[in-house]
Amino acid sequence: MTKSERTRKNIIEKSATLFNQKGYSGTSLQDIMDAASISKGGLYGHFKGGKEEIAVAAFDFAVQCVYSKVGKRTHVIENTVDKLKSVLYFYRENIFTPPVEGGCPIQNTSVEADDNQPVLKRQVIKAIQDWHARVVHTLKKGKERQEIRQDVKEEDFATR
Amino acid sequence: MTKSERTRKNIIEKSATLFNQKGYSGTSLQDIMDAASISKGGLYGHFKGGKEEIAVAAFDFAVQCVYSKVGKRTHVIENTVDKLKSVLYFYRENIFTPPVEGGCPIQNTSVEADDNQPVLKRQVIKAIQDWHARVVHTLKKGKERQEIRQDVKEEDFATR
DNA sequence: ACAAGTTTAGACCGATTGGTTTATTTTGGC
DNA sequence: GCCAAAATAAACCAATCGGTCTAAACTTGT
Repeated sequence: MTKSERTRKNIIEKSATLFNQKGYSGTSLQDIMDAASISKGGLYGHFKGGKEEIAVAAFDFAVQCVYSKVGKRTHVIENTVDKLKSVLYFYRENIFTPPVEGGCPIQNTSVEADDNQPVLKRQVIKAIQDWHARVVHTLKKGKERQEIRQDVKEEDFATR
Repeated sequence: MTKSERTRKNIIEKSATLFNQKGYSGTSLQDIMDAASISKGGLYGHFKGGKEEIAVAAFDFAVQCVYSKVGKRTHVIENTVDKLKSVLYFYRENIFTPPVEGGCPIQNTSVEADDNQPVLKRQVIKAIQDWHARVVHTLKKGKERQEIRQDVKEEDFATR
């Protein structure tokens, strides 16, 4: 991994924590500069799109980070019902020690980006839809394996 | 109600919506000025403590607003279990049409005020504790009425 | 209707915001 | 070890931030 790739990754990781804790408008470029130990020029060298582009990359990273941690727990579980349960357990266990400091990035970002930040909003919506699709997929597999009752409506269940 | 009381109330109501939708740092005094149709001087006439004092009053108002709406639903229900259930139903029903635009003020505020805003944070904590106490109280009454199993631990249940 | 007391608008302040640019250093392929 | 390319620091910018203050416009009790 080249030097600049490492720097870029560091910016994303550090800013992901900041955005998750303080929100988009609550996080200034100065905060990111301090956290990542880089100057403003360095920031724009990696993200010519400015703050927004950094937030987008950071959100992607945060979601990916949660996915991977959840995935490690679920993919070793065979039974479909247990698999879904383990997701809930994961969230319950990690309320006070989240994968990314500050809590669930999807929830946190969705709270603030409701109006205001159209780009981030679209990203949050996409993340939720993606999550939704995963649950639907898991449910369908569960039916095939006869572990889920046939009359369960995947879409409705996933929405909840 | 005197004129200035009405103005003050208007500021609180309008800013409560703003804070709930855009967060504390996402809401500028200019936003409030526009929404409440008042100048900066007028704002500081009513709230010499500035933005923070407005946010505190707005949060109080928002919480009170939710309480009153929930209360209207629950206080007509006799059975304790049904009463607790009705609270959950209330939240489910009002996901898309919340009492205060923007969703649950306690959740929204807690997400942002984690670090950052110590005053707001204390207020959120107080609101959560208050809510917690209400549930405990309801559970205790339920035990007296023999509607709740005696081995239920009020504190633990309320926390969840 | 008038005077005392409030409430208001708006200019003003320094600090900070996100963003741009330029000059300098560092990196990495050759 | 050299040199083009990339990364960086820091000065700089206009805009906006939260906050203060004063003079004018208002309520309101009498």
